[in-house]
Amino acid sequence: MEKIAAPRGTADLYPPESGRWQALEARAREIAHRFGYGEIRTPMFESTDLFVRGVGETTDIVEKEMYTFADKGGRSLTLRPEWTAPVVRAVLEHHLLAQGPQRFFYVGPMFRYERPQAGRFRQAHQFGVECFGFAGPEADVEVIALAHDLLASFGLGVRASINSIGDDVCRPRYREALVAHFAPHRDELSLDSQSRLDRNPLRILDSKAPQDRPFVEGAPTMLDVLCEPCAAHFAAVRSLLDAIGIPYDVDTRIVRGLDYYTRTVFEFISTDLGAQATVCAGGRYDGLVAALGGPPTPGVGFALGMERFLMILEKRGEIAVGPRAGIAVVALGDAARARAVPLVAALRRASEGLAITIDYGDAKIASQFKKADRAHARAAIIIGDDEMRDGTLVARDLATRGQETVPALATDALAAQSVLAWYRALRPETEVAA
RNA sequence: GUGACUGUAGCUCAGUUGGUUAGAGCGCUGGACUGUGACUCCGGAGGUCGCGGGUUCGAGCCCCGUCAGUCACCCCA
Repeated sequence: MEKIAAPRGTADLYPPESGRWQALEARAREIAHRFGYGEIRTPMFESTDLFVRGVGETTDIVEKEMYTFADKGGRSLTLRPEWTAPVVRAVLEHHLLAQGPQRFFYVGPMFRYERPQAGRFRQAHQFGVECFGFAGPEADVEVIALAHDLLASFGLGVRASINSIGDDVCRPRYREALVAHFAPHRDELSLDSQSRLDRNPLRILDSKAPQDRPFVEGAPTMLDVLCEPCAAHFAAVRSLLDAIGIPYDVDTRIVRGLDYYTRTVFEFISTDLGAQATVCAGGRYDGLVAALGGPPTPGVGFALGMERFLMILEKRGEIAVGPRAGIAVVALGDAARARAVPLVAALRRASEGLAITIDYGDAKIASQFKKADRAHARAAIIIGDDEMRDGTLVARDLATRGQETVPALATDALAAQSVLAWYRALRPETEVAA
């Protein structure tokens, strides 16, 4: 029979890797909470039209990367390829803006039909935030600070790269200026950039083709032609970032692939990720809510690529292993196993968060200790023939290798209490686990 | 979507110009140590060589296709 494998560009997640995901998600939620952002959950699929209108009809995402299908009712649906448009849709559908500015965060999968590569998948996971209703630079700085704090909380020294791509007033002017700059050299540009010249001249700025470089370097920057309000906004963003001590660089080559961005755009980049250098990206999208049929409402947000972020942590060796914790019950023989089951149950009920594990196999004691050791258990409770005969338990500290015999009390609940009392009296592990 | 590289045991990898029973380390398992997780020593299990065709007396090695991963481009988180 032919083996069935996970679809291309997807991955299964299991321990210990899934534990790292949980840690990242927990941290992200905690920091979002600290900033006053509440979780929003939206469907994994939406009307195709939402993304066509929200992301932009001529973007690569919409043109060639969406998982679009018809359901049995003939509706055209699409697995979400990004998360801002769905959040806006939900916010509008439930009239949440009627109550004033709103802040949301989200965590979960998104889908793009791309050619997989390290740090690039067909199902990827993002954590992100969206802040609606504040037009001023404070909101831009808030979301940048949130992203910064999340990255920094994992011990990474991070700098934001920021830029402004203007608004409806000045971006068309910039576009014209770029076309005027590049058009005379059209034949000298890379093929990709020649087509970008017609479709999206801004993209030429981040071209990696060597033949484009001299022209890119001489190109006018968006900052040169920003209209007065946009220039003031960008200056204010910079001074507020300075004020709260968020390190950043201005990078005039940052543009965004999604049509809805206006004014501030930013990225956090890592050199650990090869070509997929962007771990976190976002910006302001003042026109999107109105474009999706809502009242004119400013917005700003970012998305962080969770796979990419975890890749960085792994490469940097930043993934911490916690101290030993939990109790492994080692039962030797059928009778001891039968005896151990109610004891384990009592321990689990009384342990308040401690992991209580037991191996139901016939593995010999050495093997069970080895497994408990690898699982980073702190202690082991041994029940074998001797203990069954004497009505005792052996409690062993796996960190110090010391052990003592304790009486097994009349009931399992009492025995559990005495074992847990012994456990809590253990001295904290001093050595740092590798 | 374009170009390139890789795919051998659970994991990391060897495998000579195509040649007979495909190896190592780690892990697993049994024993030396009648119930104690380091170390050492001895034994054992585990592989349709990604999959499908082809060439050949003979293919893990060569050819074609396919699937998957990786690298760059494209794009993006």
